[in-house]
Amino acid sequence: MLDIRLLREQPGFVKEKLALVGCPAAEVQAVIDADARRRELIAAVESMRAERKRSSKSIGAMKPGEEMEVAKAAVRALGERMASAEKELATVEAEFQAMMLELPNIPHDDVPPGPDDSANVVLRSGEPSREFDFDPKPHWELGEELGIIDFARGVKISGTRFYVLKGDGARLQRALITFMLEVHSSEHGYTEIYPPAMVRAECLVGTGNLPKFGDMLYRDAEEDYYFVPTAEVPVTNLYRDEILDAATLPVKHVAYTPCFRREKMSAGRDVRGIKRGHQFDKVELVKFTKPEESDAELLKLLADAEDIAARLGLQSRIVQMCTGDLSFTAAIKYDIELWAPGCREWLEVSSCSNFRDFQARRANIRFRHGKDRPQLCHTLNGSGLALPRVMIAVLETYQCADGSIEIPEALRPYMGGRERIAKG
RNA sequence: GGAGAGGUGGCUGAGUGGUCGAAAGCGCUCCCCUGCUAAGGGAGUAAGGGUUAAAAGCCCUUCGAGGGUUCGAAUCCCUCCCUCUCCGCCA
Repeated sequence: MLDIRLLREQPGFVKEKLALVGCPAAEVQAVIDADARRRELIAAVESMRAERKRSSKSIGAMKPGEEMEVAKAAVRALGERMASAEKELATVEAEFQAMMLELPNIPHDDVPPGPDDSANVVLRSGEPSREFDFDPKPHWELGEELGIIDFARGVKISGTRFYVLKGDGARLQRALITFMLEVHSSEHGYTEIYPPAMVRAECLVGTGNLPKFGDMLYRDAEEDYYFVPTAEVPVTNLYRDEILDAATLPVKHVAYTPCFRREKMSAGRDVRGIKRGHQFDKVELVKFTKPEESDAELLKLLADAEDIAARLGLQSRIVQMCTGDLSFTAAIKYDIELWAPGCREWLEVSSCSNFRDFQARRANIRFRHGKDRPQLCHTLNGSGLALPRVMIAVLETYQCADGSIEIPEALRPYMGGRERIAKG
């Protein structure tokens, strides 16, 4: 959510910035108009309330009698007028809030302009991690031949976009999760969190998934719980409605969770393999920082996530999103992509974003220096990394001509010291 | 799932219709005093919003949430949520 004061005071600036992310000026103007109506009503209602308070107090000091009854009747009439003004205010306020929640974040000045993903900028690109003297296979072939990914049974028990990991496949994923958690918590200084994977709607409003992107989410309608689409949601909301001590910032968390997404928007895309499923595992990095530190902290977070790819010996590149390809909530965003030599594509395994105070305002996450007034934090996050796609990159990069997989050295301690996954 | 108790400021906790944004204590901040330390004295100590160029000031909201009664609600009534205790069940 944006600061309403900014919209009031610099409407031209806001319209210009939001036009870059595809939000029409009329939408901004509608919010500004609603705010003006809202404030008029607030002033009217509050002055009536003040008057009623004064009058009621004076009634309390009166002796019972005719004078008191007259005064009571007068306040009752005022109360009725007030109630109707309050009702109108509530309507306008609700409309105003709803519109505020639909406005996207303002892009950071460092974001390159551009209409869509064609204008994204590849900031750096790693060298190929190996040469192939044979034709590398896609992971769905490797996984099936090795008996470590079972697509047919995944479909049988749950349907399309589900799969089963078996034996060394399941173990490899577990090794990756443990490895990532270990590196981030022991070496990069993130405190590990094991959060709930089901949350209340408010949490999703806080992170910006609701109200706009509800069709991405699974939910238990009876209990009104949502299944998290990413650990970003529960972890960011850890400090919702709290005021953190400035001395504790930046707060850095790493969390592993399963993630659940309906993927309605991407129907028909990435249907082969394990690239895009309704359920997947992810290790997520989340930071809470002071405003002046968030830019630098984002680069550190990106480096921490990249480090995982480097240690696994995978070819990676960093892509900066242009204004037209930013997510709703991000002010600036870098993707980490891994090269998958078998399916011959770059796989997005992390989006590292600075949301500045956009989520913090929605979720009311603040910090304070001593006795100063509380200020909104900046929130940042990025995957570190998303499991199934890292699995794809590992399987396809480390495949051998005989169809076996060499286990990357970094993972061997988590795979019982083994060096190879072979058929059997 | 059954029975009971309860949700008040950073914490403990008083408060059953008005002068209560809320006693008292603890904690915290500042000042004074005591040659250090301990102790003591005094003052202060919520958040959000409106008005304002901004501040001060003034005003409004908030005692789990929502609704109701009333001139007036932390206080009375209803609904919901949550916490705790005991029992049942269960990884």
